[in-house]
Amino acid sequence: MLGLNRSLLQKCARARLQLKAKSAIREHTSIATNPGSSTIPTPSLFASRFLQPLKEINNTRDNLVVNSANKITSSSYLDLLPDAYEIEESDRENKHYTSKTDDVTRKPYEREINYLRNMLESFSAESFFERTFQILKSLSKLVNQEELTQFGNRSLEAITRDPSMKPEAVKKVIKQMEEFCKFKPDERTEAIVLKSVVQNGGDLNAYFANLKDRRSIKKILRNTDVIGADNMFQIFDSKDIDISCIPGELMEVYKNYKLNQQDGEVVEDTIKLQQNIEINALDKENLDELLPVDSFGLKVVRHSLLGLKPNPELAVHFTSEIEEIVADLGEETRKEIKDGKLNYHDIYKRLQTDEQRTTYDEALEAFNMERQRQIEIRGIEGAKEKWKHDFEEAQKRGDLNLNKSMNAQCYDWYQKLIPLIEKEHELCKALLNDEKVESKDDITTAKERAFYAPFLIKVGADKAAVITILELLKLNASGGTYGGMRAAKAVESVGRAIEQEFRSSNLANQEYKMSVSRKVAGSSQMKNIVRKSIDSLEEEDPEWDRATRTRVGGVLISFLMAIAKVKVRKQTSNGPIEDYHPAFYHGMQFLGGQRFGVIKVHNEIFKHLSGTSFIETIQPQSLPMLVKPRPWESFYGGTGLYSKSPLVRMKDAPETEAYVKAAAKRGNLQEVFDGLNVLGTTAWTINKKVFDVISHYWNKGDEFLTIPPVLESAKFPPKLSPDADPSERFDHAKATIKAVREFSSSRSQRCDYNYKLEIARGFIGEKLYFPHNLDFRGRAYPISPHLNHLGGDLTRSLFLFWEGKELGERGLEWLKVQLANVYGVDKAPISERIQFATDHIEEAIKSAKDPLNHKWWTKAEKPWQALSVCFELAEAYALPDPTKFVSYLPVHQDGTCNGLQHYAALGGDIEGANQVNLNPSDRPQDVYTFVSKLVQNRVNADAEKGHDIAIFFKDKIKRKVVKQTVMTNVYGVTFVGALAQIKKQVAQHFGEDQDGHIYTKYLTKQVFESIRELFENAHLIQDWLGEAAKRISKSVSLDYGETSNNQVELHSSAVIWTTPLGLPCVQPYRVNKHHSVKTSVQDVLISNPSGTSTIDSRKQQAGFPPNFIHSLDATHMLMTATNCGESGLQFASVHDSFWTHAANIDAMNEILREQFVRLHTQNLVQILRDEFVERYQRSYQILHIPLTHELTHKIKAIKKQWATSIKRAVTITDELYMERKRLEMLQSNNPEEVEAAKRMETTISVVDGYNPYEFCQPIKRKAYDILAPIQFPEVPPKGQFDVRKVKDSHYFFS
Amino acid sequence: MSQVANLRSYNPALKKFFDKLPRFNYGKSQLKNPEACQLLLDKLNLKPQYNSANLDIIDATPGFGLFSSMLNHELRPRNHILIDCHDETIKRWNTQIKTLHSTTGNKENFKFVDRDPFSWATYSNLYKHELLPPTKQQSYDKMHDELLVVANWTGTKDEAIIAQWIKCCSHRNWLMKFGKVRMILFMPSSTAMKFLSEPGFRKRNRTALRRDLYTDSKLIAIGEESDVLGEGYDPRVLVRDQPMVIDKAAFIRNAAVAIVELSPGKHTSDAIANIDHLLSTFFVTGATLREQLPKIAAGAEYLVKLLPDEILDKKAGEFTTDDILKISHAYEQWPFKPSVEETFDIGEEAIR
DNA sequence: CGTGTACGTATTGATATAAGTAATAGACAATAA
DNA sequence: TTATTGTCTACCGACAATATCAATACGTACATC
Repeated sequence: MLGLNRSLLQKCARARLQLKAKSAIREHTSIATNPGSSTIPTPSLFASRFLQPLKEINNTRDNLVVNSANKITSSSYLDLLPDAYEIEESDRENKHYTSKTDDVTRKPYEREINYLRNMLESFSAESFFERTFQILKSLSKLVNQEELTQFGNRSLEAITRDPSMKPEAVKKVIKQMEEFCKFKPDERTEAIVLKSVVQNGGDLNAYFANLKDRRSIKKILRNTDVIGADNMFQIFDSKDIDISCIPGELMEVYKNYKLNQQDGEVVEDTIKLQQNIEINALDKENLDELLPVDSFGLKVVRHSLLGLKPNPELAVHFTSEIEEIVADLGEETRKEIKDGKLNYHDIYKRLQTDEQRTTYDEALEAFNMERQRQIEIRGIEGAKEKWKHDFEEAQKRGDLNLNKSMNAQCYDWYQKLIPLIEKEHELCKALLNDEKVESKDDITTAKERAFYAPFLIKVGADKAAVITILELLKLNASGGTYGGMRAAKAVESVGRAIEQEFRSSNLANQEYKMSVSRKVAGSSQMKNIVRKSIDSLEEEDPEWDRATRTRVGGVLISFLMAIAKVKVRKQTSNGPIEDYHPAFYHGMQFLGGQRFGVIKVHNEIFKHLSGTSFIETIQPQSLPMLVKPRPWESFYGGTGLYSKSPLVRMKDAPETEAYVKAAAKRGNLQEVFDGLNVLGTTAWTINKKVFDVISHYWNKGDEFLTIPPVLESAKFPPKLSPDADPSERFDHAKATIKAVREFSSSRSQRCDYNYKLEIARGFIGEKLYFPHNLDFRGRAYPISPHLNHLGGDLTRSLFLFWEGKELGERGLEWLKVQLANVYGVDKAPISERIQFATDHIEEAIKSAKDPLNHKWWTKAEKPWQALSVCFELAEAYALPDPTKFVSYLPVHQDGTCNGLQHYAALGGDIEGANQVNLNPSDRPQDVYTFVSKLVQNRVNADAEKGHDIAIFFKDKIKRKVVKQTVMTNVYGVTFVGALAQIKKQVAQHFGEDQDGHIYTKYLTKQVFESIRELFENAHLIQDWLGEAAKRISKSVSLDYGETSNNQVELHSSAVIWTTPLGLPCVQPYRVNKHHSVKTSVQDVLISNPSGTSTIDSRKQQAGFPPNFIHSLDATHMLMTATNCGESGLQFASVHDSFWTHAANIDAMNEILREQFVRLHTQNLVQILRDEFVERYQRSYQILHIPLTHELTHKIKAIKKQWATSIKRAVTITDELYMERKRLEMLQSNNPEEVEAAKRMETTISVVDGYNPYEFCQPIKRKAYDILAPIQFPEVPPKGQFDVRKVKDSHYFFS
Repeated sequence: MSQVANLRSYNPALKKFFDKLPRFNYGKSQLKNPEACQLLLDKLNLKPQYNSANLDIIDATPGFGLFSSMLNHELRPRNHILIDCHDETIKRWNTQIKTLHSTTGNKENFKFVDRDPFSWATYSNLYKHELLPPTKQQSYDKMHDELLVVANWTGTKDEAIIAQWIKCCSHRNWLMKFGKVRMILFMPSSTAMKFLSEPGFRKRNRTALRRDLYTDSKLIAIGEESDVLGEGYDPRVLVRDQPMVIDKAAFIRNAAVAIVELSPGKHTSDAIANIDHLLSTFFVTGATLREQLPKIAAGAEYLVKLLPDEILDKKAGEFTTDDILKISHAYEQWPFKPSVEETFDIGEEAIR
């Protein structure tokens, strides 16, 4: 019947499809050219003048040539077509983001420019001139002249870093740049030439001989950051230079130098040392040689962390300082110190006077500064050294089984990896040199290699090898996938790490500019000038794009997978057998039918990971700091000495970035900085006592409290018989998944804890700081990811304040309260909590004395923190007067349902305010209990009426049932979400039931209604926020379609607001487009972040209410932090949990209440509304009005008229365009135009005089769509609650 | 529809019900044309294979029921269980059966079950609640002659069910535990194209391989969806099974439908249980087995030694049942083979 | 000399992957008619 | 335009699908007018 052959079938199909396409086009054109009815009146003069361009738009849009500049980021350098990038001047100008009323702009083609700049840097640094010109030429098409000069100079700076670049050659390059790339040199360019003259062997005198104009010399010398400190002094020596050439900022140095000129004695500058410092982590001999054996405190220094070798001079200096400080202390203490029995914090604790402590802190800070510098400079070298050491140790022992030592294993891989990477570097360089290298096992095509070659070569093979191994091990520990990690994440992380390494080496280059090789007068002054000059440069190095990172990472990971092997053994009937298996291999996993790539780690490796010490191998940015972080003063900063962090964390949110940067530049963020700086300057230390207990249980490997057990394998359910019923099979699969999940999570948790504990161990006795930055709503987070005080119970128990505070009466009480709080007695009045602690003081003291055997503390709700308090209390009670005890423990004050507190303050609900403790009360209120009672009442009432389900639930509603739902209600949990939560509770409390969902449904309804009843006004506000977000995210900007080329989507307005401290918050939810990138491992999907792509309206709406509230609680926290800082309190916070010394709790409470009142005595929602009205004044809403409405007829008439004129249907772009023109004309200087504009009617202008929000329909059906200026509903009225009462509410935070 | 009444399998008692098409189709395509149904029944030629007196039919998602009723009229089964849980369908069938009670005394033996045909429990409950007498266990060597399963799984997400029912054939569980029970399945054509394809066909996938191993299958009919007949199907299947083509107009919703006969085959799940999980890895790319081996488990390159080149150089889509059995056997010989549990790949989502 | 055609290659878009979809309800976006 | 079908469902820190093939778009060589 069907004797069909395959290719025939396909041919037929193809033919048919082509036919279809053709007819579709025909239909389309016939519709498009169909003009409207012919009896339409012609538009007014002005209107038709504006309509004219619209006709053309129509014609050009169909065959609009997409500028090939859009393709730059998906091309390698081989495929660049500089001649094809012709961009109109207007399209190169900066454009606005969401609103023109905000002075925040984006640069069109920014991604393309950044991509090109990165390549420019690479080619310049490697002296690929032709390629450099090619790139610069491409850039010249995208940027303005000023920027081009800037980029060209950047390139030249990189080129002249090569000492073989003689000045003549540099000049030739500049000439060519001018010729091919329209580059225009400026003084900076000249400064670069000058630098090359000085540095790369030119004739300085001849140079100046040609340059007679003193003023231009002055201008050139002003570029101190280009010339560098050392070179500048050489220039000063030139006979052609006199005082008239010296710019103002250098004048003083110059005079100073000339005055004290002496023959330069060449010395090694310390900064130069940094570059190639060889730090052998484990070689202590050197230090021993330098320090006399009996030197005071040698052992103190030896105690130091991370196997760092302290700088001998500094170490000696430091120890002698300590010696001086502790001179007054008892002999015994001094001996202890001398014997190295005390760590830094122990010593600190022994000090008796403030003066001693201050001096000690200063000495330690100076010493730590050096150590911090070492840690940061050493970077990954530390890892390598550690590996090498362990490897050699193993060899010495003759231990050939590397499996035992992860580090030795790594060293083996490292050695094998290097040649592969080196080979690849060669291939890359050959490619860049246009050399053809034939290699038979090189399967990578030139095209693919061209994408990553410019970047891969930026980091040396040995470093790249270390980074690759480290990243893979780290990612694996981060958990997630069973026995492995997401490949996409892995390749990007490796790429990112490579980039980071490249960047920090660049920073070292900058340091080099500041070095002075001779001892001359004014050298430090000169350094400062250079540093200032460098810092004042506004340009930032652009980041590598993700595709590049991914490609670079992909290459390296594929190499590692090829060489990393692990030895495996197995017993068989023929005796043991051995084999080498890959340590990492790539595979796919499936999730709901979708596949994703995974890098799996061999079980043999995986097993050892949670037991390996990684501290030497952690990147410095991921560790706490030893010194106070640099205070925040601009968008970047706040972290270590050689790395920058952004003020606000962003995940692909250029708009957020732009807004915050703009605010920072305008100086609006000082208060935010102040708050953050308080958080950053809080000094911590590790609680050694708790650590030792944790360590004990950790090493036992059994499950204990929050410590997961060491598991050999998952506990799989028993095997199923083959003919088991499908439903049984399903359950079995679920059970298997669960087993795997438990196993996997336990293992990755152990890995995670291992990281935390290893870092903690390293930092015992140290003084440490956590620099913080913000999420986009302003909430603060410590930057170091592994170990910080935000963690769970166990992690939190590891921290103490560095500084101590004598308890005093109240402090002792608060310490007791802290015990009660962490024990779980946190809902009772303060007096009862104190009583609780007093009643159990013996237990607490016993727990502290013998925590391993006396387990009272383990029964606490937060046992580890309870233990921590026990230690503190025990010490206090060991004194004759416990109130004299100097306490280091942070005591917490937590907001009771902080989100609801803010809502209640905004809404002014009295009952709501009572329930979240805004209103003073002698007992703390518990909102969960209260809601559960409300639910109870409702249920009971229904039960009275004989409602079956209600009767079932009668008098059975517990606090726990409603807790999660009340909590998540603030986050906008939906009915379905709440249903799931309550179902879990119902199942737990009442057992699972066949038709349990009917019960659950009923109960959920009751809970929802009860919450709404209690926080009525709060909910009105929540609704208001949601509605505002909805209108914004669905609005259309008047400027839509203004730029023809840069794809701004129709709905692209994000919800943006400013916190009371001036931080702009931009909700980053957009629908990002994706594209995939081929790597050597697999294809990887990469999203193209954009600040102009379509808004994810749903997320904008759902996210705004909680985000706004969180921005308020963040504000409250920062205000409190600032004030605490001013009052000299140590302060730390976890969002809505504020910490300080026990003795200072009263003071802190006062401050935080005051600040809350201060925050809420303004009408925040009204302010928000005003801000919205201002910001979105150029936004319009698409509303659906009834077909019969008069306005409909008016607008239809106008559209018809226009359509006739432009001979096509009127689009929304046209409507906005016409309105834009009308509004422009209204602002015109020509009174005639203004007059005409007043008479002119557009589809939008006729809306004026109506309030379409009043008669629009929610649904699109049988309606006409119009554009109306956006309006925001009036702010709901506040309730009666007076927020000032909070000042007296003791349980507000408790 | 004037001559409809003359069709062999058309039950005149139900005529008035089929004059009007259903308001909703609940995302399923179904036959609305009696002539087409008749042709399909002719093609199936079931009558000689069953004895009315002993035959039970389980009919999942009959929809508005034209085909079901004609099948019923053709075979006159002892029981004809209709399972559906959509409002319209429930109402329709209840009135239909009521009408039959008053006209023919329901000699058609329809029983309508208002349960979800998706749920396994629905089927076991048929026996539990004695809607059906216990089905006899029969040999897997010949077609079961007392139970017939008919189902319409033409919805967009129904492909999963077909896949699962194929798995049931491999496990010989569920209704397949009674023996070689014939299933007449309406499924999306795209599903049939994939699942029925033979080794080497572009759409061949893991389930197609399973079908090959564990079932006997036949493509009975296809809907006329494109102008090129049989476009998208494996030509070998078309040639082998000679499916009839059903006119586009005979369908409600769309004609992207295939009618497939499926029954448990000679192999069972333990044939390749050891590598079943790993198969998904093979089917990821178009690379050869040789290239794919390292991806299935650490050190699996070892298997190169145990397999002939001709298999090693095949792509996953080209494996025949024989090949896969050989691979399974070789895997069994590998000393370092991971346990089944260890190869259990679970996505991140499942881990949380 | 220009033009048209055929062929080759890069880019884009569609589709498949696995194989219980729990169940609830309401809004909203996308797609089909 | 309207009706039906599909999607999603709690905020942030936080982290994501890939492989393949057909069809289109684009580019180049070549032939023939």
